[in-house]
Amino acid sequence: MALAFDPIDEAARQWGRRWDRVPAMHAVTSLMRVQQLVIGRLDAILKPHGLTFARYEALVLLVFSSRGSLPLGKMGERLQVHPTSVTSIVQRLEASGFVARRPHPDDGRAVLAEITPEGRAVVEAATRDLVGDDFALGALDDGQLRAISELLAPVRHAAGDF
Amino acid sequence: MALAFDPIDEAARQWGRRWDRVPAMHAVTSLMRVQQLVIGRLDAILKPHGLTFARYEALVLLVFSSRGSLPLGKMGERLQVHPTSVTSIVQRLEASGFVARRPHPDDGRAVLAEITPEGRAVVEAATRDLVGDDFALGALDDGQLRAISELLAPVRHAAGDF
DNA sequence: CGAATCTCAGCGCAACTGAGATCG
DNA sequence: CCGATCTCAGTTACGCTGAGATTC
Repeated sequence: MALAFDPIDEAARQWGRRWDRVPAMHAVTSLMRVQQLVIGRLDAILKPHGLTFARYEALVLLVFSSRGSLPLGKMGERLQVHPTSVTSIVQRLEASGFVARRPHPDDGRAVLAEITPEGRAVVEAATRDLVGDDFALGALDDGQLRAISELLAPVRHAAGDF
Repeated sequence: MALAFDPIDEAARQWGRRWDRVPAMHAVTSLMRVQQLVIGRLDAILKPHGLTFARYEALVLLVFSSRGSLPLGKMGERLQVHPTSVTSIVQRLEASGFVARRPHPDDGRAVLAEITPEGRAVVEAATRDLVGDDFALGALDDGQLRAISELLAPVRHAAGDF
């Protein structure tokens, strides 16, 4: 439901009468709200394909790998998710027939997730839909999108992301 | 764990060899990752106070209300969360002694959540810690923080947020 | 032996659906 | 009677901890 005013501007106004760091408070609230809106839209687009955004990201990672397969640990490192979450994501992708679990040829401890032809097909179809909706960021032009990426990079860097 | 390269730049590079809309893909991935980092840091700061960020936001809303109380429905509207989630959040805040549930004086259907003195105290203490850490956005100066807020506003507006 | 890799059980949190009670 | 407000039960999902099996 649409409000007559910007609820974040209103919260920031009240915040400023009592506390400090209004710009940070406004930015962090905007970030949370936009992420919520975007993830909701992306998951709605992906739902008909039987995917969530997290599982879609995992499949894309496998598509980009040279052999179409990666050890689960590598996937967690790249996707920045907890090891047990990788197990869960791969398990659900396997249940959908989008990946297969294979033993690592050189390391008996490791397990490879290998994308199937069905997995490659669903990535192509889902990507068409996501690109068609501009990843739910159609309100911004390319310059603004690049500006967001550049503004957020220092936050990731400061957190030790790369 | 730190990688030797920016994983999002690397993913965008590979993306561009196959698909379109690299700026949107890079921005949406950055947005997801930064939100994950920030919410993790905020929840870590709030955990010693017995709060999550969602519960902290609810308490701040009550602090800013003129009577220190609001109907649950109004809270859900402002916080943009599902009605049953409001029930859950208020229930946990009540268990911690930070709010009290009271019948609405004029509307027998509605329930008021009223902040307690303990609730006001924990908001003051938690806010000191959050402000002290600059809401996990200390890597950015005020101009950059305002730029992020302004860049994200059109996305919220396009989604019908206000 | 220690370290790495993965799985499993369990907990906490949050979103949602569907149903129902109460009241305007 | 209809609609609004809230609660409850149950489902799903995800992230994390802790423990254990297996292998390097």
